[in-house]
Amino acid sequence: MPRAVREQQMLDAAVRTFARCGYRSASMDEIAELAGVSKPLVYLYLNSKEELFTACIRREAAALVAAVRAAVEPDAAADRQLWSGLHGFFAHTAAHPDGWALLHVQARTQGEPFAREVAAMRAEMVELVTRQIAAAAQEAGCALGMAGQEVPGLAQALVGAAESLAEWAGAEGGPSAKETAATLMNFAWAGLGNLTQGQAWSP
Amino acid sequence: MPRAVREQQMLDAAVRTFARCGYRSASMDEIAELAGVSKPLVYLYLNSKEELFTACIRREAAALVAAVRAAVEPDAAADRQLWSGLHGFFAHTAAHPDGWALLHVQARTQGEPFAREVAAMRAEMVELVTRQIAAAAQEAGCALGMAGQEVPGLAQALVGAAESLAEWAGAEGGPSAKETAATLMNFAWAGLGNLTQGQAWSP
Amino acid sequence: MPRAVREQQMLDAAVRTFARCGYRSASMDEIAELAGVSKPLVYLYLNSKEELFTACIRREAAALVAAVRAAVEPDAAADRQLWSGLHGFFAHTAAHPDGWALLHVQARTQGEPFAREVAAMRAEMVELVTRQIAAAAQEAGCALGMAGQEVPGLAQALVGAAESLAEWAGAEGGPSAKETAATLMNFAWAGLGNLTQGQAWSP
Amino acid sequence: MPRAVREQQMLDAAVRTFARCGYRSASMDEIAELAGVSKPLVYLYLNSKEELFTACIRREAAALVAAVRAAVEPDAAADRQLWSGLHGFFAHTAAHPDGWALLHVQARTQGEPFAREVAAMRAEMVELVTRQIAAAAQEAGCALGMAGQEVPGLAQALVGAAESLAEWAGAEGGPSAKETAATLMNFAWAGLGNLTQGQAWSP
DNA sequence: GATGAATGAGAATTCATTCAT
DNA sequence: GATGAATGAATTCTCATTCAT
Repeated sequence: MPRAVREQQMLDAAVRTFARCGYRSASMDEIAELAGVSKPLVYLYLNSKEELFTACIRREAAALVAAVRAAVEPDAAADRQLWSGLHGFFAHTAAHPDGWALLHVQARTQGEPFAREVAAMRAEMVELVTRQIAAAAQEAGCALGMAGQEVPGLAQALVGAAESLAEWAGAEGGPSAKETAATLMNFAWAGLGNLTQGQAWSP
Repeated sequence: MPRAVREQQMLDAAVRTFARCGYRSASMDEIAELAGVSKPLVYLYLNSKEELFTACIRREAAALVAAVRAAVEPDAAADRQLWSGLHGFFAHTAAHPDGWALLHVQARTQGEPFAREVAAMRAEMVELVTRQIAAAAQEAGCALGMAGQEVPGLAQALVGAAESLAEWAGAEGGPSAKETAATLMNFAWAGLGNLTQGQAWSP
Repeated sequence: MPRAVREQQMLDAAVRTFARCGYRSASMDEIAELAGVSKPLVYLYLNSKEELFTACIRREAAALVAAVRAAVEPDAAADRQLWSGLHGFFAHTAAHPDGWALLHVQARTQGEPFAREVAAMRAEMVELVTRQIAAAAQEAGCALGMAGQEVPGLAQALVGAAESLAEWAGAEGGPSAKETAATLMNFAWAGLGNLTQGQAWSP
Repeated sequence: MPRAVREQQMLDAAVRTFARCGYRSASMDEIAELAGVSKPLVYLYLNSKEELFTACIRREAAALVAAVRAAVEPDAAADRQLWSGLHGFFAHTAAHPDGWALLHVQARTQGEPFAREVAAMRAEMVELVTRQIAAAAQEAGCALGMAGQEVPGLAQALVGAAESLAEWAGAEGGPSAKETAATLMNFAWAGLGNLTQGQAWSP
């Protein structure tokens, strides 16, 4: 069996195991067995537990970013762009719950070599959102009426809310990606103030 | 030295150690040394690493919930109540970073026995927020114009955004609890739609 | 059982195992079993394979040097002093063949941290011999007629010959310490030139 | 490339690797890479690590013995023969430090199958020296005044001193082969007794 | 003749946990 | 109530060795 294929099998097994047990608790024995290979082969291809974990993080992060970028409709209105991006995000995390848990729950916990990888991906997301908020303000003919300095905080809040909802929606029998994206747009775009007065946002 | 005091010392040491090293990496030796007692005594009082970790989670979760409940101004307007609760939340997490890290970062990564404890606390928070949103809608004389079924999702989003901001604000030189609460209220209450048109929320 | 006693048992087992198998081939399992304790206890007391090996080297080196110093008759004539020192040396190495093998055969092979320990002991020996050669020259009323610069080489040669003979005499049924010392004195003091003409050295 | 050539390349690589890392620490991977061939080929030609090591020892031992035999001037006087043999010995060990380290430092530490190989070579050397000492005695017209039984011990001492000096002279900036041989002849032939009275040996 | 792919066996080290005192 | 002494069970990682091609 060619090396590239085996390597993907190993990464699949590792993502799953790391996502469920955490970095420390996952054992290389477990991963090798789940991948259907012997432990030395895992070491031959991926060198160490640390490198294996890093490889998992990179693969999953790249896949998630690609999914979101592909989902955004570049020529639509600002709110519509945000919505499509969120939809892509929730669709991907729902389809790859282990990958998402790896990134969101496990990798950020394990300190420096790993947290940095996730932080880089998150920064990409935050920047994407920031640009969309700025575009929305411009579209509204308004030079960011609110203090521009708050935008980072808002983007953090939106990304944080999305991450949190992804985890929640990922549970058994949770809402669909489309529903989750709509809920978050209601929350984030219309605001609770409007919502409680009966004014919702809709795509 | 009375047993109860010794026990709290041990929990203090354990919270700090678990928060910084994670459940697996923290060693009972480390904890016992930091607490200034011998390892067998830790076992005598707290039985096992698992029970010790659980005790830490429960203590910190109870403290956080209590802080939030105490902060809410029960007779104020709906948005004001939400704001005061958030303020209490951010103030507590900033004041007890190890406790917050234990709950938010470490406990959730260790799988079943522990994640459940945190989930229970989170559910309490979500329910508290849900009641406040419902109260706000009622105040506005409106039977929740949006599908009432969305409220749980909104509460999840708000709690998730708060958790995310707590981590972000907890960094060195981050914003104060009051500033963080204001940012989140802007985001959550006024909504990005209004904000981008220059209309902010203020307490 | 008190710690100090256990520690000596472990060192005994380690000296024997390292001497017979070499540093790399000796396994901590073997040593622990031979010492009659569990492996973690060996680590608790001696920290690592490296530190254990170092402790063995130090103990055996100190014992050997002490034996030689104790054997030298300080007020005798120069040749007699040399002879008594050699006798002490051969007696000790014959009585502790594992310790000698550890120092002479194994420790010097294993590169820096260890070779240095043995080199230090050897330097002590060489210096002792050098002083005795110088004393002999003075006694003979001769300011080291031979090029003084050759003394280090001569001392090296004598110590090297002694080390080599120790190994040879250590074999099953080899000569006694006294015989070996006499042989070496004949060789070193009288010289082959005289010996082959029938003139031997005797104590 | 013919098999014999490849085999020598492998042995070259193996001698170098074994000499520098020791038998256990040297890995077949390293050796194969240094030899520029794949690992299975090493196994095809040399069967196992053990056989490979043995082959190295035999090759280097044979080369050393041949060098010494070639250096001896068969028709010269007894002391001159000894001197020329020692010169050959020191010249060869200086020219082939890896080979010498393999024989003197590494092979002897690895216990039975290997130490025996070196011992056989050493026995050959000792026998050669023994014959030369006997010849010297005969030349001097003297039936070995000293107990003939001491000759083996003397030969051991001479060979041991030579080995020891070879290591010492092998260091960076050490004496030349000629100088080393002279030092040893002074020591061994004239004896410390004469030397300390100003009477040296010279070729 | 030569190699990419694969593994069984064993190495050092760590840690939660328990007694006898 | 408190502890020094001790260990069973993992864990990460390495390496000599073998086939199918």
